[in-house]
Amino acid sequence: MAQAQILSKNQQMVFQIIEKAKGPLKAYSILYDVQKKGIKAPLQVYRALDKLLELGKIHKIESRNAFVACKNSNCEITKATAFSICEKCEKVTEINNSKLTNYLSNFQDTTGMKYSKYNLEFFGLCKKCK
Amino acid sequence: MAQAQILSKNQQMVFQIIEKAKGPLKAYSILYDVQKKGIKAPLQVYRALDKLLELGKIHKIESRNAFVACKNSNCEITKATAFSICEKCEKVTEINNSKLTNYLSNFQDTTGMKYSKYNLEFFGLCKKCK
DNA sequence: AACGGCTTGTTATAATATAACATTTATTAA
DNA sequence: TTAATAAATGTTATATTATAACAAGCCGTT
Ligand SMILES: [Zn+2]
Ligand SMILES: [Zn+2]
Ligand SMILES: [Zn+2]
Ligand SMILES: [Zn+2]
Repeated sequence: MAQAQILSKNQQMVFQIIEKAKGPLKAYSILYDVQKKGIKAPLQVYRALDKLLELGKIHKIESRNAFVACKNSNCEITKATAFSICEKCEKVTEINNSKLTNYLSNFQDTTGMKYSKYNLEFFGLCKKCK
Repeated sequence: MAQAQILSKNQQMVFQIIEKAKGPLKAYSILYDVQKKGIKAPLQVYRALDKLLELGKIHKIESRNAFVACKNSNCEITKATAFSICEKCEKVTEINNSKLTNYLSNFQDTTGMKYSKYNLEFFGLCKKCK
């Protein structure tokens, strides 16, 4: 019996849409899509998004209020995310670079703060756009 | 004649409030404050915020939709920002670390993207809260 | 069956941000 | 100086993003 019934019905629906998308999706554009399939209200989408974020299946691009599926082999790492964002075409790529991850995960500043998480967004022009 | 009339009236008003604040401020809490002083509408605040961001006088904490004054000696650098954020008390500190800045400014990924800007937000517990 | 935890459904509303248009003020440059 | 241009302001309305509050259903455990 397909043991990985990890995701609930709504969570699956929302995840599949994000996964298939070519770029980051906004919550209300997801809502528009799933309305064809029974979900009616924003809250149902936001609840699914929250869960998916928590599971690391998706990430939020904070500067865009948009969501992408994790591309790093189902990243447990909700904790260390890095993206490159093209300011012209809005293409977003999740960066998977172990040196960068290491560098940032071990970063210590002078304030004595203990970090458990970070999010990094690079901006510029992608190959096509520059 | 006080040569540095860089900021317009509204811009100054908004900037002073952000500068004096102990932590990040939300746009509508700024609006509430400046309403005592003549500004009436959200748009007037957002316009001032946009300009201040552009000038590098303030930064936006994307994960919080909130604004802080730049603490790095009037950072021309709207282009390379890093913050530490306490997830308990919400204290935010702008990180000023030249090694980090260098590392990130020179970072190259495999996609051949040319970066002109980045924003990094670290999360964790501050000294007091841990 | 009764309980607890999680998920869903639903309506309403809060919080964040921009569009569109009219007017005023400051800067530039003929 | 003055006409043209650019920047900032004022105002109303509306778009976009996100959460509150409450009721009900599903599912595994005891
Ligand atoms: Zn990931
Ligand atoms: Zn591009
Ligand atoms: Zn700064
Ligand atoms: Zn703290």
